Amino acid sequence: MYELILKNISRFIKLTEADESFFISLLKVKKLRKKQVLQQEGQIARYQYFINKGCLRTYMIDDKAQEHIIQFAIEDWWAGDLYSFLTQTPAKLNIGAVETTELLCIDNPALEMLYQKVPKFERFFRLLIQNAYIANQSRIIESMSLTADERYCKFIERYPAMERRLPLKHIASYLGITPESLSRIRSQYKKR
Amino acid sequence: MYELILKNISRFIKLTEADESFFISLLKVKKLRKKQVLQQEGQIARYQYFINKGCLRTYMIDDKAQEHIIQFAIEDWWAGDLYSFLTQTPAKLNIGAVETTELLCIDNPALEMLYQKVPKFERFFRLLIQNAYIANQSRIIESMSLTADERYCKFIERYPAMERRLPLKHIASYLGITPESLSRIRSQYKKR
DNA sequence: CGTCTATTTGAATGTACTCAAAAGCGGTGG
DNA sequence: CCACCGCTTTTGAGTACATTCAAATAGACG
Repeated sequence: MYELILKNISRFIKLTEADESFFISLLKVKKLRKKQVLQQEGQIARYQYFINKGCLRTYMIDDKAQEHIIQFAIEDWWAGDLYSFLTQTPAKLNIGAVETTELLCIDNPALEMLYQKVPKFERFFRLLIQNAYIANQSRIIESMSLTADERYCKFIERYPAMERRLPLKHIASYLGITPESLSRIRSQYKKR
Repeated sequence: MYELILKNISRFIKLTEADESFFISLLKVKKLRKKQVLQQEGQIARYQYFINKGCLRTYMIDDKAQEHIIQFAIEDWWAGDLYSFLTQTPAKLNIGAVETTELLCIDNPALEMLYQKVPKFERFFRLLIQNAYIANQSRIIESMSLTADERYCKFIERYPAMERRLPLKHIASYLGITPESLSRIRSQYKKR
């Protein structure tokens, strides 16, 4: 249950066994079935989530009632509406399960306690935020400088595992194009 | 020289006179002429900048040698490549002056000292990072969900002061369109 | 097996782009 | 101070890419 998350963290900070068991004691387990919604626009994000198994999507619904996927997360990734979580203001983002998913959840008070007791974790979560920040910045640049098929190429290079699991319409939403366009791009792609 | 920055900070945290004078002692003043480059791709970002007067642009140069403006900053704003600054890794962004500009600069060691002596500032800079994060997120969503002229509308609503000062080509770069397209959008716009 | 949703394919449309050329504007040096 | 040069902005024409709408096909799930 907890090997994956401990391995994930150990890539950035070294923990003693005591640190590890304290950390684990703060986690809650949550299971979602396909299409279940984990968090909705308007609510304050209470948790950050680590994905043990499955796949989540974080998305936004615009004025025209269109969904736009901001981020996917699969096993060994973190997800959560960082902005709402950090500011404790109502979320503008929704999070839902793409597949049956098993999560480990940590809430804000638990995180504060963790920082008190094991300050190394401050570093870990700061790195998490920094990575989220740079990921967003890259997306801005790519969405402006690349054509749809270039964005698709980058996507499958970067996340080959996801491309196989995700329905086309979700990838299209992430890339900012229509499902029809992505279908055409893919068929072009196979010819080579 | 320092009224503006103190007022800026006081919107988020309350400082004593001693806090204020310590903070000011850590700042360096820097002046740039129009088009001067403040920071380049490849260098490690040493400073965060507060703009006392003038205007900066933060931009990225892609594989096709095209510039893409990520952010503008005018009086009473902060600028700087946060990612490079926080991680102390080489910057992917460039920063340059759009006009003659006067800056107050704080470097990383000074900031650490500040956190030690006046911990309230941790909160202030955390808020700065959070705002940068959400600003990026909004841009992603807008670049995907809005047409070029809708993005232009949002831009002038949000930053009316900038629209008047910035050359068209820079606004076009920020919006992710060609100068020709923005020129056409503007002429449409005036007809109403 | 049947229903519902996702994906593919086609045709017509629209939006923004490229390339080219003209007009406007600003700064510099004579 | 004015003339000139270079850069920015505008305008036009043709093109490319992605969209919309519609219909057909494929796939998933009960």
